[in-house]
Amino acid sequence: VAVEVQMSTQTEAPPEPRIPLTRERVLQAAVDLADRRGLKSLTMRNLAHELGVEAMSLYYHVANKEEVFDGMVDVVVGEINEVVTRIDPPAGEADWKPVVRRTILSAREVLLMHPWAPEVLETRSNLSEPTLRYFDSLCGLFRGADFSFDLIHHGMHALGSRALGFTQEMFDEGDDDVDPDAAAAMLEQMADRFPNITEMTAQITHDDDDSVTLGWCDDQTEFEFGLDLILDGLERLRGAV
Amino acid sequence: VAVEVQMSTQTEAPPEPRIPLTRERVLQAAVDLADRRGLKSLTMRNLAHELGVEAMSLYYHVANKEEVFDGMVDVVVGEINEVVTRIDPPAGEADWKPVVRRTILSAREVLLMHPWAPEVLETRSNLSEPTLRYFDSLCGLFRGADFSFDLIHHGMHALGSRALGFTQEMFDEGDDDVDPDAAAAMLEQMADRFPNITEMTAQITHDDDDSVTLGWCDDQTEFEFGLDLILDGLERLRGAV
DNA sequence: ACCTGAACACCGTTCAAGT
DNA sequence: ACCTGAACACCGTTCAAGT
Repeated sequence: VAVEVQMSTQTEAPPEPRIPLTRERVLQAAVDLADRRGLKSLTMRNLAHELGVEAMSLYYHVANKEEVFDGMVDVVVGEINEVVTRIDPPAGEADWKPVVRRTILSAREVLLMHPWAPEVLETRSNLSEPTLRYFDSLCGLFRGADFSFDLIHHGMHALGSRALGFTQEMFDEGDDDVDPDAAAAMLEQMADRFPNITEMTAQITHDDDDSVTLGWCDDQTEFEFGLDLILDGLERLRGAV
Repeated sequence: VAVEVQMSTQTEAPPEPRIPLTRERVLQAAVDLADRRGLKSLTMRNLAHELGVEAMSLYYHVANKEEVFDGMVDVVVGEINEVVTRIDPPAGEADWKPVVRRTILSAREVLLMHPWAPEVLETRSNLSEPTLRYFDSLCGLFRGADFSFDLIHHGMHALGSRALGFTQEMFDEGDDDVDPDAAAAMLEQMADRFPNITEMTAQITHDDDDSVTLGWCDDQTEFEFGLDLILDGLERLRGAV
């Protein structure tokens, strides 16, 4: 029909608004797909289908699937950086701890919206621009509180993946199976073989029977406990070294 | 030739010592293969080939590949338990820390011989018999030092994967690429964008120019620093709570 | 420049069949 | 009881070809 309209800088909406593929659209679609249907549903074919395109078209914008994973991490860490940037800088040298705490807990909040992210992050080399930017600003917070570089370095390692807001939960469910009741029942059945763990879980579930929400552990509480343990330890070392 | 020898309990070695497949042999072969050629080489077909058998034969001893992974973890944690069992129990209530430390560092030594293990461990539910046994004995060490169950519980979570001897190294290489020199060069090139990290690495590599062995971080040192930070924090809380 | 069809080499797994 | 051949439904990826 309209062949002669293909001239130059035409900006009206085409009859079928076929948005052209870009690297950014591919990566964002990958993140959305993983958010919605899990990492195992993220195949090149599914991803292409999501974009209304054939699988092979993706390879024009992305070298291979590894590069898709790299890009997805950048998207997520980019979101973290955006949130973290809006946090007020520490008021004084002694105020480093609450600010570092809020930074890391903000990162965690973002990650909680992308449950697949930790698994992917763990397989990356973590030297992308957004990741370096995050660690650089975290490093800056410590510097502002007069930490020695040596202590900052050790502290970053001590934090590990916790710095980005996640930790491998020791007794995580594989995907959605493993209900906590079954685990508790199994433990009870093994009371003689694992006396310490059995007694511990028994006493802990008894202690807070008013606030038991999901299983025996509140992940957020445990995360903050570990985080504070490390931050308090660093604070103690700051003057001593 | 010898058809009539198929009688009953015949124990002489057969002419071709075709060892029959067992679940244990399959799992041990899987561990060996992953040790030798990496996790990505561990396919059902490769594993079968290693055992001189067709791929489909494996399914008689193992339900699927997930069960192979589960079994491999049990083999490795079994090795850890064997080493840990030989550690002397703490002499007194105050001696808990060196014993816990040695336990965890022993676990780490075993894991260092199975580089694929962390990645697989992170995707398991960690409720197998050997894993529970390990955590139960760790829990017992804390109990022996009069820790409250609540503090033990929080402490286990704070340790996280460190309890089993590993942590996701933040800037780990993917498999074998990423040489540290290239990373340093890249950082130098980005000195303006990441001033804190740049200055930190510059100073740290300058500090210990006598003992720089591999890149800027000694993983063992960092692991022990983080471990001690947490153990010291727990010690401080033990009396206070 | 951007997208596609057909094809390749590989997966894990099923199932009926062999001994 | 233990192992296998053939086949299925899926991968990621290449490559020559289309517009």
